Amino acid sequence: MAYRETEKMRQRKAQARNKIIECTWECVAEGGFRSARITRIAGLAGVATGTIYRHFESREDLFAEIFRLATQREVDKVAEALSVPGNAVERLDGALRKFAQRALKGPMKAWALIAEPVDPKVEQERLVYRKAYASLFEKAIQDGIAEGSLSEQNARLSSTCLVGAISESLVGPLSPTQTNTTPGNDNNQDELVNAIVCFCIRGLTDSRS
Amino acid sequence: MAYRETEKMRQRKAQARNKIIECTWECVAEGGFRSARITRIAGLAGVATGTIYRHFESREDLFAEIFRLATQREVDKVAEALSVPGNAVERLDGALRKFAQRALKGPMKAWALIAEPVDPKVEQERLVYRKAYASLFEKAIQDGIAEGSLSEQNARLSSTCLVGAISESLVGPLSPTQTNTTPGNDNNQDELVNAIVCFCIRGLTDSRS
DNA sequence: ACAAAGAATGAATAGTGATTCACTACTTGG
DNA sequence: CCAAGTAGTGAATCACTATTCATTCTTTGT
Repeated sequence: MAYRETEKMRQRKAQARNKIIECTWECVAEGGFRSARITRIAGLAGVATGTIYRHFESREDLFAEIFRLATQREVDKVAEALSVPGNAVERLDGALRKFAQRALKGPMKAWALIAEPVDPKVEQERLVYRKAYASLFEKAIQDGIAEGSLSEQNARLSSTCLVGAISESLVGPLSPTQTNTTPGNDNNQDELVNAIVCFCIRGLTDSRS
Repeated sequence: MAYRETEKMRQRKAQARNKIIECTWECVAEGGFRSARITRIAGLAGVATGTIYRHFESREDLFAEIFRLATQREVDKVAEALSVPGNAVERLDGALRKFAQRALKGPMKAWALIAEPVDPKVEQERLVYRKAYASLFEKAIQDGIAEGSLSEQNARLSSTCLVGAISESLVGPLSPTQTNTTPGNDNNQDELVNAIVCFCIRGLTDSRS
């Protein structure tokens, strides 16, 4: 017998796989998932189209993986923002801001992750990650209720509302058809983020307290 | 010369067109836009596939029209709920409830209108109608600010947050993969609607007032 | 009844791009 | 260098339906 997979080969394969992932994300950052063609990705990565299929079951699986990786980064950022010291309201405020600001900084990427119409497997991932966000927020809301900075409420549903309010508010500004790269819209963006966060924080805070 | 379009013919054509629209909506109610096949629609309507194209430019145009009609109905309901007598908070409360309850009553239809991945032309319509909802809410919020039942706020952004919070909260329950038709979930639905509406109303209400 | 014009038909076509697979080129241990 | 096994290739295929259009059927006014 002869060929047996060696460490060197394993690494080379991993490298190729990473290159494919990287180039796919590059394509997605240009025009979203829908317009990312396998041939284009292969071209960018400097491999043949068939090679893509040695690393991923299908286009959809590839996309699902890219989605997973990219979103996990964002979830981690939010988790990070929620784990600073301070009371729950402050921490949630910071996390929401971070979420919105990061999205506005990479509109096409954010649109692809948040709002682009995607195929079922990717949509599935999206649901998973929306739940991940919601869970993080839910935990913080429960902390807030426990420490008394937030009133009694259905933490799970409130967290879902947070995710929805912030996503929806960003969809318009993120929409690739009308992304304005006009200079001087930083103030608008700041105002946008402020208004969203204010709404959300009020939504969590009982006016009768 | 001979044939000249007559009233009778005009009506017959209009009838055929309506039948097509009706059957398309029936298909959509079964499995959303994506799975609604032209051949199936034609079959249901009792016409040949080619006939569809005498009444609509393309599948996408047909869908856009169906979307427009269906969503307009919903927008009208919300508008109706906002025009009852009472202060802004009460009216918004009622409108949000109506929106959520109607959606939960026809989950597949609501999913198709709110969350299903759709083609560009239909997505375009969706954006238009999200704005329509937001405008209605915005108007009510401004009323509330004027009459003092709501605090100063960016009415446009708050209204967008409302739309987002309520849509997102409904996506999970509406998702066709996990629609539970288990009996006895009416209470869950009521609680769901309550929590959403509470969050939204709190979001509009300043806790410092 | 006829001719002119439109409406309806539905089998055949076409466009798209993901996916396959027969083949070539490597890698490895002996 | 060989044999066995794996990775890479990319032109050809496939799958999927929306869309077309030559033909047939209806309607209309004379």
